[in-house]
Amino acid sequence: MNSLGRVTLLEAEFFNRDPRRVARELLGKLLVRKTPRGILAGRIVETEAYLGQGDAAAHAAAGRTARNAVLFGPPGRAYVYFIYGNHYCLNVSCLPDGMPGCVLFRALEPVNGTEQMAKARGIELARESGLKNISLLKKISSGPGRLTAALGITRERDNGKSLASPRSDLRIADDGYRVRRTVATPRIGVVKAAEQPLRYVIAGNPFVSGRSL
DNA sequence: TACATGATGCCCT
DNA sequence: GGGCATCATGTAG
Repeated sequence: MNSLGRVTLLEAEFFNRDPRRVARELLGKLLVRKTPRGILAGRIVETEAYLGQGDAAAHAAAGRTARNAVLFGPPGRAYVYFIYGNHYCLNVSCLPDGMPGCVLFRALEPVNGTEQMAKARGIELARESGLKNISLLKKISSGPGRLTAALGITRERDNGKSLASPRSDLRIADDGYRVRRTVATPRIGVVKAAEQPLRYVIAGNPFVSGRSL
């Protein structure tokens, strides 16, 4: 995986656990997308856990349907859905085959291919100062709909794809980055089961959606 | 076949 | 801070 230095790619077993644990441990890892034009990567700074039965806010709560079938399959698969007529959201399935549960990717800090991601979002980075303008960089991938647009993720292309396969163009990498402290808060945009603190962010990171914590 | 709704983001005040 | 675009999906009828 050139230009990212020495990294370890996560395998399916990493995702074969409770979504709450996976969500917290994904913080600080890299979401990596291979494209014909280069490698795009962002550091995961915000996630949310969605459980199975008993989690009224989860897509899996009402049981298996054609849309959410990936959630009931093996761990480490991309679950991509379309929302509000405009946006895609990316999740990764957790737990063994047959047990639903997933983690929603909510925000990335651009790490590699920043210009290409900005372009995919319709954002112009000034030639000199663009890569230092935090408020502008934050618009690239801080939000679940934003990061999928930045990485070119769609349901048609990516739903059901393994994030843990050597052939996949969408992977999670560990580059050794150490997260100092994480914070758990209620999930965003959900009305049911909103009281549980299942949203995880890297404390103090400016690239989380909303204000930094 | 119809309809309500949503794990959002953007633009306007 | 609030309104709204825009459509796939699930459920009711």
